[in-house]
Amino acid sequence: MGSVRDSFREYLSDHGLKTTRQREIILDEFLSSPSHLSAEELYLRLRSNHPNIGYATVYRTMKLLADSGIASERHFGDRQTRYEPNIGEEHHYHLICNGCGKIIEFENGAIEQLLLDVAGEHQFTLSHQRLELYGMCPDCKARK
Amino acid sequence: MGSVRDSFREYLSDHGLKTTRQREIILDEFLSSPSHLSAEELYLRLRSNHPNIGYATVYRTMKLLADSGIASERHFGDRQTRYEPNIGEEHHYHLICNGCGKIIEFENGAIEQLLLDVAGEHQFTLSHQRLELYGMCPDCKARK
DNA sequence: TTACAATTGAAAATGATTGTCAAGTTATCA
DNA sequence: TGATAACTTGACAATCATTTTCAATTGTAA
Repeated sequence: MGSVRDSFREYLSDHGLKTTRQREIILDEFLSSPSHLSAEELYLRLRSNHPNIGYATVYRTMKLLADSGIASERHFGDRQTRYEPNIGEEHHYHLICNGCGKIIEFENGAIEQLLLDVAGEHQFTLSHQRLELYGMCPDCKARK
Repeated sequence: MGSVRDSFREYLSDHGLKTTRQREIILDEFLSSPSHLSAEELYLRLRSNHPNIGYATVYRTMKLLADSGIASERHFGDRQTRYEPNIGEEHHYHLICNGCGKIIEFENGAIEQLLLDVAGEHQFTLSHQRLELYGMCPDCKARK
């Protein structure tokens, strides 16, 4: 099970970094929270049970999680950096409601193939990709 | 020609806003600059010929250009908001080199159609979309 | 356990962007 | 044209997210 935790520990020790209580707590909270939280939102969630964990520590740890490949940084419309866990290797994309901020994830092999083709035409070696569709979800349209 | 300038004037008057010398100068500079500049970069470019145009005015004007549909806001890896002129109505996407920062624009009707399909499946009405591929360009790969 | 390097929390610093406000401009309409 | 009201401007302060600093604390390799 706790393989994510193990791989984080491994990443840390491989890089001469230390496994600390705070880092493990933050990782656990991240994994058991909804996706696409910002560092601040995570900090607020942690505060009730761990009021002694500092703001900067959450920021620093999220960056570590991104560096270690456990999480990915995302930037949607707003100003904050959001994080999502990296589950498997499939790419997925986002559909974001301008009205309520709801984020729907989707995958699409045909799109992915076309993207690879485009990259190939330009002789690019892709590292990552970002695809976001913004619009109004049915609920928000109805609410008007 | 100056139809972009005309449509900006029209947007302003339709919204009870005023056509000012500064706004016209900023629009001209924006249109005659490379794409994907940030407000700050535009401010720096303007400074030599128009040292009296303030920082905040450039920010405010760029926002107006985005609101009026003349420009689009873009967020790439870095922290700054960048602007690009909206040419016609076609959607285009970006291929960005992690090595040198080069940005290549491309269009692809097949991808666009698939995106519309996805939005339709979720009953979303799309307002805009964002698609970015990050990777290494051939030059940067060779340089290694 | 020791000893040293990494980490923490709190607070200050940073960088991009936005707000404030007095003074200056623009557009309208008499 | 000129008065007037409303919008803008520039300078600078404020804000927001994030990063840095630093003294005190805590992992960890030996």
